[in-house]
Amino acid sequence: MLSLKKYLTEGLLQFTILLSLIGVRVDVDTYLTSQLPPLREIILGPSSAYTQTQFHNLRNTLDGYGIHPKSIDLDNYFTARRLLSQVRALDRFQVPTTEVNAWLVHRDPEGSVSGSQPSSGLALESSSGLQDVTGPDNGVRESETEQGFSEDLEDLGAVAPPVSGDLTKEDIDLGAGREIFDYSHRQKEQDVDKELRDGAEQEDAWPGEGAEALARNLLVDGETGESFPAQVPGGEDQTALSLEECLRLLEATCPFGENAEFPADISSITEAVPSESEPPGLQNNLLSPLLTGTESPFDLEQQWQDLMSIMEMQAMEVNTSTSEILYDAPPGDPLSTNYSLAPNTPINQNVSLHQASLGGCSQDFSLFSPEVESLPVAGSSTLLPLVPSNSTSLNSTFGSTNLAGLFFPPQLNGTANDTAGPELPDPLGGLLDEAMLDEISLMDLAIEEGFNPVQASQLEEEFDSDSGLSLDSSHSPSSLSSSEGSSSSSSSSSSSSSSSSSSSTSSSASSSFSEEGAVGYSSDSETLDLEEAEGAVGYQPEYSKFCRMSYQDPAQLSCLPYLEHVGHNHTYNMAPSALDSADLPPPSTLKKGSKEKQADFLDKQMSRDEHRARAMKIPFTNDKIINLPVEEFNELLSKYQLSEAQLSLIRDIRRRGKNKMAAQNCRKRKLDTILNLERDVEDLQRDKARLLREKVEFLRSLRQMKQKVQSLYQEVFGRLRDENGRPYSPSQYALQYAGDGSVLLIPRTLADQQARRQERKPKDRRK
DNA sequence: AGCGATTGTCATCCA
DNA sequence: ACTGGATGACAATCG
Repeated sequence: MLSLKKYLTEGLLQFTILLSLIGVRVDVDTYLTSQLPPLREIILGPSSAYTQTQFHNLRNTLDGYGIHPKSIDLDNYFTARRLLSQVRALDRFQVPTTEVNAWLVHRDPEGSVSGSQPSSGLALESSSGLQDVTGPDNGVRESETEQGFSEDLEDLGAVAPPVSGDLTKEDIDLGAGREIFDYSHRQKEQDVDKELRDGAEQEDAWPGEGAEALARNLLVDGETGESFPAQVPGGEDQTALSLEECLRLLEATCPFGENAEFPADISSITEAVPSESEPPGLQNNLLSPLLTGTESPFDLEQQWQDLMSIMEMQAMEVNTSTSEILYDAPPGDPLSTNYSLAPNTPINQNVSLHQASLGGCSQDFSLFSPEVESLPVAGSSTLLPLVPSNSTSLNSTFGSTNLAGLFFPPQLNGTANDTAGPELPDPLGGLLDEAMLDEISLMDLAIEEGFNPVQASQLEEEFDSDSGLSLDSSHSPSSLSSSEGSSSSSSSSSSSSSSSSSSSTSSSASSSFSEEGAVGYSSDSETLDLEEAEGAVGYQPEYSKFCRMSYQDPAQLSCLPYLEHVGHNHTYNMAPSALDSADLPPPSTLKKGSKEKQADFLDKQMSRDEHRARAMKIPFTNDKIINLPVEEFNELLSKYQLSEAQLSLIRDIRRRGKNKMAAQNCRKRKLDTILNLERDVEDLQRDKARLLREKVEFLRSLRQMKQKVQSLYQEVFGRLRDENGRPYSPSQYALQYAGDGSVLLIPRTLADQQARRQERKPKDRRK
C-alpha cells in the first residue's frame, strides 16, 4: 500500500511538474504517438529514481557500492530515448522544398500576362501571384501566435517554481517518535551539547555555506541558459516527415480513407463554382493517388517518385508538340513547359461529347497512375492526362500557393473556352479551404499549446523564402541528443563520478576508514571540476564543503594545506589536524598561545557530534565511527572498553553521520531529477514545435498539390471539344473520375448528385 | 524582523 | 534482528 501510494504520488507529482511546465494543456501525445512509451517513461520513469526498490535491486545485483543505480536508470533511459529517436529519424520522409526559388523567379513575368495568356500554366502562375495576398494573412496570424506563445512561455516560468515547493507537502508523517535510545543517554547528549555550546556557542561562523548554491546556480544557469527558441539551421529532418507523421497529418487534414484506392469511388470534381460545400469525397479521389494506403515509407516515397516521373514524362510528351503555340513563355521555362498543353493535339480536337462520356469508360485512364505513361497522346481517349509538373514545382514551397487563383483561374476562362462561361468549376476550392482552416486551427493549436512563436515566425519566413535551410531549432536531433547527453551527463557525471569514487572506495574501503563507502553521490566533485576548469577556484568554503561532503582521504586533503583551517560546522569530516586533535588528549594539554588559538579555531570547526565525542572521550575519530565498515567498526569497538553512554553516542554518531550523507545524496538526487524533468519538458516542447512545423510544411505542400490538380483539371476540361469543336461549358459539364480509373465528362447535374452522395459517405465513415 | 536556502537531524520505511 | 540507504519532515542556521 505504501509503496503504491508512494509511486502514485511521485508519479502525480512529476506529472504535475510536466503539466505546469508545459502549460495548461498537454496533448503532446497527439503528436508523439510513436513516442508514447518514452513519454510515459518521462512521466513515470524518473519516479523510479525516487523509488527504493530499484535502487536496492540494482545495488544487490550490481556492484553495490560502485554505481549509483538511480542515475544509471536515468542514463539508460536517456540513452535509449536518444537512440530510439535516431533510429526513427532514419525513415524520415523528405519533402523537398529547395526548388521554390526557381518558381518565384519566374513568377512575376508570368503573372503579368496571366490575364491574356491562354495557358493553363499561367493559371498557376497567377495563383502563385495571388499567393502573396494570402501571405500577409499568415503573417498576421503568426504574429498573433507569437503573442500567445510568449505568454505561454511566461507562464512556464511562472508555473514552474511552485512545484518544487509542493514537493514535500504531502504525506506528512505524524507517527510518534520511536524511542531508540535511552532517554538518559539522550539527556546526557543534550547536556553535553549544552556544555559544549556554553563554551563555543555563538562563535561558529562558518563561511562558505553559499558556495554550493553558487555552483548550483552556475549549473542551472548553464542549463536554463540555453535558449529554447534559438534556431540553428542544419537539422536535416527539418523538412523531413516520418511516414507515420505524414499519414497522420494527411488524415487530419483530408478525410480520405486510409486505403482509398484512387479512383475507387466515383467522385465528382464538378463543382461549377468553388463552393464551401465541396464534397469531401473529392479530396479522396484527387489526392488518394498520392497517398493510397501505403503503409511503408518506401511505398509512399516510391509512389511520390512515380508520380513525379509520370508527370515529367507527360509534360515532355505534350510540350514537344505545341507548347510554343500556347504560350509565349520560353521553352526553358519550367512552368510553361510543365503545365503547357497542346490545344491542337488530336485528343483535343476530336473529342466529342459522346466519346467523352462513353469512350472514356473503356479507357483505363488513371490519373497519377503508372498507366498514364502508356496513355496514347492521340486517339479516342476522352481526356488528356493531367499535365504533370515536375517534382520541383510540385514540391516547391507553399510560398506560391494561392487560393483565389484556384477558384477562378482566369487563363482558362479567357482563352481555352471560347464559348464556355467565364468560370470553370473548381473542384478543389473546398479542399483548399479545408487546408486553410487546418492551418488556422494549427495556429490556434500552436497558440494554445505554447508553440514557440519565434520558431513559428521563423518557420514561416524560411518557408516563404524557401531558403531550404533547416528550420529546426538548436535542439534539432544533434543538439537534442547533445542536450540529452548533457542532461544525462550531468546526472551521469554525478553518478559516474560518484560511482567511480564510490567504487574505488568500495574496493579499498577495508583499508581506508576515510572512504565514504556507499555515499557516492559526489556531485561536489563536479562542482570542483567546474571551478577548476574555469580557473576560478572557489573560495575556501567551497573546498571545505568539498571536503566535508565527499569525505576525501585525509592524505588528499593534506595536499591542500590551507584546507586545514577551513571547515564548516556540522561536519563529520575534519581536516587532518583536526582529526588528529580529536584523537589526541583534550586541548587543555596543549601549549598555550597560538596553538591554543588554533585549537579553539578547530573546535569551532567541529561538528556537534565531534564535540560530543570529545566530551565523552571517544577514543577514535568520528570519521572512523561513521565510515568504517560494520565489521571493522565492531572490531574497533571491541578494542576499547567503552561505557554504555559512549557506545550509545558512537552509534548515534554513526547513524547521524550516515543519515547526513544519505540526506545529502537524496537532495542531490532530487535536484537532479527535477533538472532532468525540466530538460525533458524542454525536449518535449522542442519535439512538439518541430512536429508543428512539419505539419505546417506538409499542409503547404498539400495545398500546392491541390492547386496543381485543380489546374490540371481546368486544363483538361478546357481542351475538351464536342463534335462541333466547341468547348464544353463548365456550368453544364464536369469531369469525373470513375472507379476504374477513367475520367468521364458528364453533365453537371449528374455530377452534383454524385457529389452529394459522396459528401455523405465520409461523414458516415467518420462516425 | 522576516524570508528563503541550506544543512543537519529524526523518524520511518524498506531491502 | 541488525545494518544501512532513502526520504519526508522539522529545526537550526545563515545571508
